[in-house]
Amino acid sequence: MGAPEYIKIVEAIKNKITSQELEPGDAIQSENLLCEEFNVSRMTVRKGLAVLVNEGYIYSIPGKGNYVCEPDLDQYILHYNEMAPGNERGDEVRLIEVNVVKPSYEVSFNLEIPETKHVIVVKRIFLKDGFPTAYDIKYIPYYRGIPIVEKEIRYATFPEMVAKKNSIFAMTKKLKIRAAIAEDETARNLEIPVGMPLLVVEEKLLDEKDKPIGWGMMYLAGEDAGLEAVASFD
Amino acid sequence: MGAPEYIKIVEAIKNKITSQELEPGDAIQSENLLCEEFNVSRMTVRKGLAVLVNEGYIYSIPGKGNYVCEPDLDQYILHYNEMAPGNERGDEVRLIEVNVVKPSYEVSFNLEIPETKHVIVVKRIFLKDGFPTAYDIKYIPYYRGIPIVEKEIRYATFPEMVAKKNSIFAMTKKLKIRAAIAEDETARNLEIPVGMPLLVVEEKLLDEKDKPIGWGMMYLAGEDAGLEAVASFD
DNA sequence: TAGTGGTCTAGACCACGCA
DNA sequence: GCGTGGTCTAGACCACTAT
Repeated sequence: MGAPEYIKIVEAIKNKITSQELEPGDAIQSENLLCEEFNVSRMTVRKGLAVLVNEGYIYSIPGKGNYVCEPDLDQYILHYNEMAPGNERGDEVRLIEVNVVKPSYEVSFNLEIPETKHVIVVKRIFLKDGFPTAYDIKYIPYYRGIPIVEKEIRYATFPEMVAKKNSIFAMTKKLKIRAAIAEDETARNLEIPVGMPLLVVEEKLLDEKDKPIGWGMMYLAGEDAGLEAVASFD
Repeated sequence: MGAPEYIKIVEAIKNKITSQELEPGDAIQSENLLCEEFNVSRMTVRKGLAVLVNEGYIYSIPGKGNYVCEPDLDQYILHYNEMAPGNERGDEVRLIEVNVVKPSYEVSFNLEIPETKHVIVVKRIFLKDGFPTAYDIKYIPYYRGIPIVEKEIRYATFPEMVAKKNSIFAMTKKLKIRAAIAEDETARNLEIPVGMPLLVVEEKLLDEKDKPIGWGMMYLAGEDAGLEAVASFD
């Protein structure tokens, strides 16, 4: 075979796990035994085991051995593209408001700033075939000299709006997803009747010290608007 | 410092990235240069770089070099615990139906089986403080000899219901999340008025050949019922 | 004390990208 | 042809677990 030795080791152990020959909690044979079995050096065995650790199949206990993981049933990968909300790639973004305002209690609470400080509010509507599919409101703490360029903001993701000061690599993004009913403001902007179901995605951006640097909501309309998430082992 | 050499290399490069000294697309110095800079062997440098690759900071192009990634803005980790829907750890699970039935068109379509084959349907209600918080319907293809033990099913997660035949490690789980309005069946089971907002989590289980082995819905009631997702680099 | 995993070395050969 | 990353070896020392 052309495959590297460590990949063969990965496949062999993976097979034992998916075929239930090895079950969660079971020990893998020791690294030295694997060296003999596959006729490779210990570094090669360890490289293979490292792959299995990264993929969540096994874990190591120093001085004891390697063991098959209890699979994590709760963890999924969610794909959420802010600029294509509800997986509907829209064809138009309408910037309906960019302003510097005093925050409401809710905004100051979520951004953890006093109500006397100002914030930038950005309101946008995403459209497809002329119909609104999503209504977006974001708040960013205001500081002197922050660039407010409407053309940039219109097509910017939330992290990009604040990325001038903070590296995206040093940011944490948190989402809360829930259901709601369209009320006056959301219904008007989404051009739907009051009482229709909405998917609400609340988004909070935190810097490396867990201080909020952005907070906002995305309201998704339409029965077909949804988010998708996947959990699997590869 | 007591930290291993390869961790020091990881931290040093991570700092350059989060401080924006290195930006997405930039090249890291070559592995041989890193060996000199940190006075370590090449294997140690490569171990550090492997960590950065796994964490999504850098990627390698054989024959060229290592480069800083464009951060993936769309990918989040979603925590969804089936047995604690909406992050509300309930105190009671009411099994309201376990049956072998012929599937509706929708069910046979999603399980990719003919409408003449039978399926097991499981309906449960999750309660907290005596009030329903979630209503759950799951469908599993029926085959002769499948154990239907009500006590087991009541507290089983969806993967556990089908895990007798298939290893959880060989399964893929897909979720679709959307908003809906409570209608007669859901409203009655959740004891809420028709017209209230619901968060709907559609779940499909696939085996290693991508054949469906389970399909169903979870309806979450209440304004505070929600899902949470996080994206960050560590 | 013997066995385990964790770190590290100083070499080696290969396939690939580039000038 | 030279530098790059990808794979691999045959050792070594350490901290830890078990008995």
